[in-house]
Formats: sequence, structure tokens, C-alpha cells
Amino acid sequence: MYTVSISNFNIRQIADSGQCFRWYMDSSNECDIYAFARKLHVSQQGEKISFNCTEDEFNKWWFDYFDLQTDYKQIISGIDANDIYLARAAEFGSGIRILKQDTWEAMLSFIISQNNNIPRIQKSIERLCRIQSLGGTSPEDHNHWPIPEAKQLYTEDETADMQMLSSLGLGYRDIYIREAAKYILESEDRIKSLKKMNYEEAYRELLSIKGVGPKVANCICLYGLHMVDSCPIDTWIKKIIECRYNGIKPRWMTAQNAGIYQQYVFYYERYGGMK
DNA sequence: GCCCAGGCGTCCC
DNA sequence: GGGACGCATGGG
Repeated sequence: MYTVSISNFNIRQIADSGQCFRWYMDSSNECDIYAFARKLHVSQQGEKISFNCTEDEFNKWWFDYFDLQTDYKQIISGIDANDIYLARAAEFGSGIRILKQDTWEAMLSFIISQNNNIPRIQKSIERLCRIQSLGGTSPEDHNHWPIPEAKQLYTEDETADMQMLSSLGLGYRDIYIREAAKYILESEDRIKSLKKMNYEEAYRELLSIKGVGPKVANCICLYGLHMVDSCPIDTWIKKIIECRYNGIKPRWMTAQNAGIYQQYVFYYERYGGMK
């Protein structure tokens, strides 16, 4: 057990923020987190956060994942004080951080997310992880299985691939998942080269995948490549532009840290209890 | 039963 | 390049 004090960190808020789909809150407000084929149990009392790992393990695997080197207080202080809505949103969701998730997991997650709801996205990803237990001994905790590798989702046998994928209840997105896997396998180090690109390059590159449009590409940039200037425009953000900014896209959406601010307003609009 | 969901590809103009 | 439309599936 490793306990440490962290500001701007709220596990409930992050779990509800719609950026990650394998954070499971339990009834006692503690959380199981699955990432990088690992599992972490987290509990929180105020700013004191406890992790069921050693300090060394925490620094090795989780410090970066939680984006702990970033000062979110400073990012919040960069908000234009005249923008009352954004300022309130950031205050309301001040415990949110943009996780540094595995790029491939983010690709799969946000391809599945299109025209979908969050509970169903979670279930789809769980089912995707379970394919690895097929043919083996059934693990007690299926969620413990990691995100499947691309080569498990794309083979030369298209019929078999699609039979497997369509059994997962992904809807019409199943073909897109196979396309994404194909993209990864097409050349060496796809992920590495994405990470070397700047935002505009990565965004463009991702659009070349069938099933990845502007919104999903931006989500992969933001959540899978930690390009925090990337600002995914989904139905919620469209609604926010329409209702909170009189139909005029606010300047911050195309400025520095847009993705972080976007996350605050998304969370605020969904859970802030406003009309 | 109906409506909708962190959109996208396709078709049509 | 922009606007309708269909899309699979299941949660509310």
C-alpha cells in the first residue's frame, strides 16, 4: 500500500469523466483501475490517495498514467475570468486529470464510443478483452484480461474475424475495429510514429483509418497521445456551444489546453445539475 | 415500443 | 464542402 497526497485528483470524477472505460467504482467509493495489462486498486480520502502497490511500482507504472507531473491548478488559473461558464466547470470538475492511456486502447475505446452510450461502451470493451480467454481456462475476473492485441483482431481470415467480432455486440463498429487493427499491423511501429508526430499530423493520419472521423481522431489524440490542445467536438460540446456560448465557438476551444477545458465542460454539462 | 447514445461513411447536390 | 440519411445494439 502506497499513500500519497495529490491535489486536483478525484477518482470518482475521473471515473465518470468519459475518458476511460475500465475504471470500476465500487459501493464504498473505491476504484479498480485496469490499464497496461495491470490492475490497481485505489481509495481516496480528501487529497490522500491510497494505491495497492509499492512506491516503486507506483512511480514506474502509474505516476505518468495519472499525469501527475502536470499542475492542473495552473491550467485552471489560465482560464479567462470573464468566461463564467468555463470557470465554474473547472471548479466543479477540478479533480479531473487527462490520463495518459495506452494509445491502442484509446483507439479501440473511442471507435466503439461513436453513436453509443457510456455503459454500453464499457460492456463492449469488456467483451473485447474477454476474447483472450477463449480456449483457455476461464479466469475468475474477466476484466483482468488486457486489451487484445491487433493481431488478435485482424487476420487473413476475414470471415472468422468478423464472426468473432460480430459476436461481441459492437454493432456496425465491428468492421471499424478490424480496420484499426489492420492499420496497426500494416507497418512497424505505428504507435511509435504517431507519438512522434505533432497534433495536426497525428490527427490527419488517424483520419485515414476507416471508421475514425474528426471526433474520434481528436479523442485518440487527446486521450491516447496526450495532445492536450486537441478538442473533440461531440454532441455535448455542440450543445454547449449552442446553449452556453450563443452558438459561437469560444476561443479557448482552439487554444492551448483546449482538450483539458473541454473535459471540464463536458463533465459539468453532464453532471453539474444545470438545466 | 420508442428514443437515444462522447459519429461516421455514403450519397447527393 | 455541406447537408440528409442509414447504421447495429441495448439502456432508459
